[in-house]
Amino acid sequence: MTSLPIRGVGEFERRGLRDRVYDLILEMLLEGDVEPGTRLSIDTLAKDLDVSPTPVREAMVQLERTGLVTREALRGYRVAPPLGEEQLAELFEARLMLEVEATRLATRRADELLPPLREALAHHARESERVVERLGRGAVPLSLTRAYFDSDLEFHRTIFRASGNRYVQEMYDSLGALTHRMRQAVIRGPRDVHEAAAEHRAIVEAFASGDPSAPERAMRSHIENVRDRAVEDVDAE
Amino acid sequence: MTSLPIRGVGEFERRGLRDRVYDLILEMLLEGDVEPGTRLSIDTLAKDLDVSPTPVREAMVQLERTGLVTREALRGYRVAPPLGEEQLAELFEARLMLEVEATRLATRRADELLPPLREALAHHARESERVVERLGRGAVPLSLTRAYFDSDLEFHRTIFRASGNRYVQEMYDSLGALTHRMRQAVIRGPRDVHEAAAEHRAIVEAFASGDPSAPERAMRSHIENVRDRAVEDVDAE
DNA sequence: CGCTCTTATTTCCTATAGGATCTTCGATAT
DNA sequence: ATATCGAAGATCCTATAGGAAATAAGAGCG
Repeated sequence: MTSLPIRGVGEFERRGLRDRVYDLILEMLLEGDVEPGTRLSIDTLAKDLDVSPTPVREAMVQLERTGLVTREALRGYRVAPPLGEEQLAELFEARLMLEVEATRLATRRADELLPPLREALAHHARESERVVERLGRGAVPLSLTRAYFDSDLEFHRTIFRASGNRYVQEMYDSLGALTHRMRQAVIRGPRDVHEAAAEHRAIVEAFASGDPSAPERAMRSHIENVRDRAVEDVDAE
Repeated sequence: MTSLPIRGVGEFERRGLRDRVYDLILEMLLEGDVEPGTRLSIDTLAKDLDVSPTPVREAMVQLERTGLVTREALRGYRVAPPLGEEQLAELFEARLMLEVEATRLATRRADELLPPLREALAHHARESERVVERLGRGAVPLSLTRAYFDSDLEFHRTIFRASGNRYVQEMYDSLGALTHRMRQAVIRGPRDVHEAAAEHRAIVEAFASGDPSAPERAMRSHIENVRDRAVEDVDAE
């Protein structure tokens, strides 16, 4: 039983065809260039992806959970309609609850959390600067926007991981797709980006302060600001 | 366009075979007489239920979300192992967050909430008495235990409905199966039942009091008590 | 001209079949 | 007796095919 240094043999996360199909369709939906209400024909998708309908069918069941597609029995799947005003409000309400609670729980492990959180903060700051720089010279490329939001998400996920509660984390993930799709919209201007970066910094400092209630206050303030900035977007339409 | 009194034509919730299969397997799992770790063979299930593997496969994807079954790609599904001590703690942590938040939100609509909540309370009280009566004369039949827990669940769901937040509600449902399975265990004695009923009453009175922070305090206290009673169960093993 | 009924096509839904992989059991060698 | 190897069985996974329902288009009638 010589334990060879071949780690990862058991870690090779085996993924069936269904998982790959799921990723592909999810990416397509998050890309955002499919109109809401569009029918997602199983057979057509299967042909396009060059697989049989069965794995596509399984992937769609999984996608139902994300809220990105709707299903009507015997009538097929459709791309979910965009979030209405009420749903947007409810989504932020739920997100506020989750983020504040995760932050509160993560405060117990502030020591372990701080190093990776500082790293995530630095990453987000770099992406922010790149976006701001581009904003000065016209439209921001999609790839940059994407990298920016990814770094933002990673910051928050770092906190959720430190919460030590798998259920809270799962709930956040289940809202993730909707959240992502909502903010897919646009980056309004350099002010938003700067504000977000500053608020992230404030959260890290709150964790470092040692005040046990400071982090959740900072997070609450951040999410409320994100909400307000998003609402301004909608109103501007 | 004579609107005939045939209501329900549009309300006939059409359900595919997949949905019925899902219900059947879910019920089997909640019944609790299947050992954790047991393999859930797709083909075998399909034969037992006298359907083809495809709808079974879809139902299993959906069940994965409830946490009642685990999946390993290319190796099939298994009945999920029972909740460990940590998971139990995390589950209650998450539930506490959800219930308190839902209560807080529902306070905005206390007027609409109170009538149905009083009804749910009365129902729960009746079931409590039936259980207590039986407890005096030996073991409680499964059907009674079940009816009791259903009435308990209905009380809480009434509050979640009044929260007006579909995402919070969905999160609660997604924890529902695990919660149900956990407390499936036993009813320890008449004291637990009486305490739970009294706490429910206190929650209703808190809603009726007009004090905006009273309901969430009452709910927090209730869930913490439920947790403590459940932990005593585990320790008693 | 508008409405209804019919017809055809598309699509979902389920069933059956076969290849790849994992598990289990038994045999063999050390 | 233990461990290793090999083969048979079971199971997952994917593909193909056909029936049922829904959508869309067109003909006939008021």
